[in-house]
Amino acid sequence: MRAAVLDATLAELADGGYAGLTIDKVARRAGVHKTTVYRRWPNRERLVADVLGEHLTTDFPIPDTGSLADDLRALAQAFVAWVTSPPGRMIFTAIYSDAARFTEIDDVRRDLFEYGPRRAKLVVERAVARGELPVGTNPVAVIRTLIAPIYFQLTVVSEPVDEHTAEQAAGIALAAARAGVFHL
Amino acid sequence: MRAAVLDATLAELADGGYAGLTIDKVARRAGVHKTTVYRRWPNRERLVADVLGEHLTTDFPIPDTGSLADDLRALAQAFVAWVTSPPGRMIFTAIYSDAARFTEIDDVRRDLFEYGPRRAKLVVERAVARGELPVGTNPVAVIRTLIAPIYFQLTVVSEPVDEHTAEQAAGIALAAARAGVFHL
DNA sequence: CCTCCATCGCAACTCCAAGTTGCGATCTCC
DNA sequence: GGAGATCGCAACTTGGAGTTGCGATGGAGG
Repeated sequence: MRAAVLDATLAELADGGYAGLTIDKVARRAGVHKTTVYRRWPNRERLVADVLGEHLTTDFPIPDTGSLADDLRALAQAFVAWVTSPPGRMIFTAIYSDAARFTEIDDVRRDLFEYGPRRAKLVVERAVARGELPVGTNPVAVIRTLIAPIYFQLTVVSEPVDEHTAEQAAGIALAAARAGVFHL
Repeated sequence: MRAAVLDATLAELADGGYAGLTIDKVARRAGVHKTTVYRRWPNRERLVADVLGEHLTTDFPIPDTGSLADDLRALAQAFVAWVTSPPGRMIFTAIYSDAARFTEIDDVRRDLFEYGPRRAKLVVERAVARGELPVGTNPVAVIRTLIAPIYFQLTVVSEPVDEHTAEQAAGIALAAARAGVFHL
């Protein structure tokens, strides 16, 4: 039953966004009564936060190809793949809505964009160790620069992202890092 | 009176966001009755769209220093300055909320991120003409890459942006453009 | 098989904001 | 100084959030 409600919430989130999300609609879609939903989740925010937590994958693989360019490409591709998947899209529409004003949901965003880069920065550190990048390069800044263009195209330009977007993002981060832009 | 309501809306938008925006509160803050607001604006969305349209500056100056690096720096600084100003912040919180689901408000975003780059790409085209960048460089992509890191830090990382952010954004866009990442 | 306890469905609430309506007062412009 | 427009005000309707009390059901243990 819990699963049915979570799925229904995700689906409702997909077409109406957070603003159009009503507990009643979620309950009906899940084939359950409104009261039942309220008995398990105290409010909308907690319900949505629960859904997001369920579909959040912070344990994506960290590539180690021996080449920074390839590693960045792989990371960008993985991010694009996740973000274009149904759960990824839904999580995005949820996170970047008014729901983000609630700490429960804002925490999910932090998990996504702080814990993620904290793991992914490994590829940058390895590149520095290999001598591919100057010593003193800020690893988290490189990863952020890798994500930013994809994120920008997705939310601002609202054009679909694909492999080419990932490719370009990797190119941007690589060129900037090599030029020493992220030097401390 | 119209001005008082628009100012009050902007102020309400600032502390409560779009989700916390109620016509009643706006009216009270403006020293006006709720009905009066409804007589001039049919709904919340139109009111907010009206406010945004009022404070939108699409006619920012296009720098022409003779150096792409300096031009990009100037553009980034201008964007940071606008985005950290009170109206800029308010417009941002409004645009990146559920309000964006309404076409009236989404149009404002398009004006901001399509018309802006369309003008700013001049500095890139001039750089190509000067031979600073390879022929065939996509000018809009360069401008987007300039904006993306600033936007990312502002909305995702939710850390304050400053001159250093602008500096780094300019460095990223410049390095990537020189490396030929935006080649068609 | 039967009882007990937990869970669910259901209807009937309260509360609050969106948006509407009718009317009386006021202000303005000619 | 009168007509038309604008505003204040109170009293609605509608719809979703969240709550409460009660009755039905269903599974586990004796």
